Amino acid sequence: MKTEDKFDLPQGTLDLLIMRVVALGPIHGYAIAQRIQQMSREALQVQQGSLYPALHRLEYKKLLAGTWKPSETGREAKFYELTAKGRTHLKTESENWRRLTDVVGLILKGTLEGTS
Amino acid sequence: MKTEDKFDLPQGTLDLLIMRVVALGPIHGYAIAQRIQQMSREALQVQQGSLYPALHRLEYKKLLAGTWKPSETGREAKFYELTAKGRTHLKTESENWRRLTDVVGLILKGTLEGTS
DNA sequence: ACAGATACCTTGACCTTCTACACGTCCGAG
DNA sequence: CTCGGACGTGTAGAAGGTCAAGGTATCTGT
Repeated sequence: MKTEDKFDLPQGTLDLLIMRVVALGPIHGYAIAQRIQQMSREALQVQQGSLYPALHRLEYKKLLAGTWKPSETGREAKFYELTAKGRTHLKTESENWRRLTDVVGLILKGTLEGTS
Repeated sequence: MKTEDKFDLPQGTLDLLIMRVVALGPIHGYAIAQRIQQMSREALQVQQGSLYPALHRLEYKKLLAGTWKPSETGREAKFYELTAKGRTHLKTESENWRRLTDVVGLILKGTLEGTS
């Protein structure tokens, strides 16, 4: 079977996606992965091995805050929320991402360069 | 005033940019960096420390082929060209990049704030 | 002729983040 | 009880960036 419809994230994008998902409301790690997958129409899939370290990083940097609570299924799970700092960060980083992809897209599409 | 208009490339994008520039015609490393910078309207800048290793990687993978020739200024320089394999690769990777950024952009854009 | 700037390439130490994989716990259902 | 799924942790390693230093060739000004 061809798994051509899933591909790697360039480094750095994961944090963004996570923060974006968390911005939608408190959610625990396991569910974040599912949410991203679903929101991307199954195009993206996040490995636990990258997800959790990322969450820890973000928490360490005070961009997210986590609290243990029982999940819907009864198990304890760590629910994350954006901190104020996280919200700001998300905003500026989204903007950066947009500019970055604009510029790269521009080069890739080869819209210009008319060096005669 | 913020000269915040240069930012890091996420890993993996550099190869794409390089290949795209090389696709425009034989060119040596030093000039590639300038070209990228210029094509991105100064938004991107490529460090030599990432540029050359990237070139070597691409050459090693047979996506680029390099030849030593005198440059316009008389110095010897290594001019790179895309191989057939490189051209194919560039094409599929560009497509992947587009899809990837589409999807990420879609998630980030989230016109779906508090409303559910 | 010499100093300095600029074009051009190389390399190494370091860091961050992704992957793969293995392990552990708590729960509900059969 | 056992099993599978929800949920989390940790380690090892590769990849690909950053910074920073080094080296040589050519041009320019004096």
